[in-house]
Amino acid sequence: MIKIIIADDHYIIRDGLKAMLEKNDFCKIVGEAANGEELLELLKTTPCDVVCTDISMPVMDGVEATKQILKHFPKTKVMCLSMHEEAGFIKKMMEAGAVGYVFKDASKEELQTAIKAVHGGKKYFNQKLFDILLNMESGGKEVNILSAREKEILKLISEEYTNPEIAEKLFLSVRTVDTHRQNLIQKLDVKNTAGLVKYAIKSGLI
Amino acid sequence: MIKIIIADDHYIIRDGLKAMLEKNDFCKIVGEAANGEELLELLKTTPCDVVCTDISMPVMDGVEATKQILKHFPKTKVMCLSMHEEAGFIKKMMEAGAVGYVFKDASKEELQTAIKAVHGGKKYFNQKLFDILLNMESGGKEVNILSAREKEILKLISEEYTNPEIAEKLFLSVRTVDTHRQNLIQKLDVKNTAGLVKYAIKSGLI
DNA sequence: TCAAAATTACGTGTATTCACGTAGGCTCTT
DNA sequence: AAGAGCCTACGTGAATACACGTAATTTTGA
Repeated sequence: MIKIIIADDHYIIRDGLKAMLEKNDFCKIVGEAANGEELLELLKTTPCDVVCTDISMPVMDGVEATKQILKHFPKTKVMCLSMHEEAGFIKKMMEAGAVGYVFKDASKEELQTAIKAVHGGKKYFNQKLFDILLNMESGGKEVNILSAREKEILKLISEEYTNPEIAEKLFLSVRTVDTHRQNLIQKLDVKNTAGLVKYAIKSGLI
Repeated sequence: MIKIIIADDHYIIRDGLKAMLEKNDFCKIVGEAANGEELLELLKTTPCDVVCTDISMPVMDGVEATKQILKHFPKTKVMCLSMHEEAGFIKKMMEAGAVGYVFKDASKEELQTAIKAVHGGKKYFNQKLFDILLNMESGGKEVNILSAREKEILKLISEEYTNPEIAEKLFLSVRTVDTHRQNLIQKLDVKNTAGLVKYAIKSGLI
């Protein structure tokens, strides 16, 4: 029996995965968490073989959680069950030490295959992943994870605040907020506010 | 046995719900669809008691699907399992004839209660719904469904095109695109591009 | 401890968005 | 036939966003 913990901020997804996986007898869900912090807390009391986590979660995202898990519980295998296909996140998750990656539109068979593979010490990556990584290579664009301040400002932009409003809220110069905004546009390789907001939503920031 | 069809554009949510609900013996999933069109096609060959649908789906959204279903299969009960809490959509779904409304963060117990209720001819609405509807009443804002042209332009805005670019694409004057943009901002009661993009994503337009 | 990154901020200029108004031609429904 | 809603378009002006640069201070991590 492979002991599994699921981390995702959507209750119904957790519950659905649980029901789906427990129809099999090769694994057992021993716990679930709604964010990275809960996940780490849970692991202290509940050892498990495989953690199946989303990337975008409030409080602590999957990347940071993965790093922490492998630091404190190195025998645990972390795999990613992601809702999006952002090349930067995939890379960050792999760098953090995730050994599996499955997309939301995968079949349950694929998910089960992936779980068995990572538990057996192998790596499992969705076929689509290779295409994305290939494109990333050719495109050559490095994706930087945003800093705390940048996230904060991106969040406010997505909440429909203007630069002057954000500046007032954070006790900053409008110029500073503008600089952050422009850095965000460059880092995320988008064209304007619309692109920023889409990224914020995709990445679970709002 | 209550015969259920699930409609949602996310495979893993469908599969999860299926596994979750089939642990009970009071209902059976007889089919699933990824959008409104698939749902209607499915109903032609597969009669069911309760349709459990998301609102935001590509091709045909939940509101239109609900109308069509109740037109062609009036005995079918339609309930909404929604990912968002947009007051306008809730109202539209109710006007379209949905008799149940459950949020994504509901428990499986609540979902089961809701299914039984609507099958028994009752209505079931999440408690949180009342709060939202109350606020809607006091706010008094009517939500207008967007016209085809407005949707088209909103889509392009969300794809990071500027007004001049959109004007060129659609062979329109920049002023016209600007007018549409402003009408969108007013209709959707948002402040700027960020709000428009959020709406576009929430409503499944992109 | 030294380099890299983050945070702060400014200068200058252009492009775009946003706000508020008006208005003709169009289709659809009553 | 008349009203409603949609699509089109313009005028004007202020506010905001976007582009490209520089740069000092602080924080962080190897």
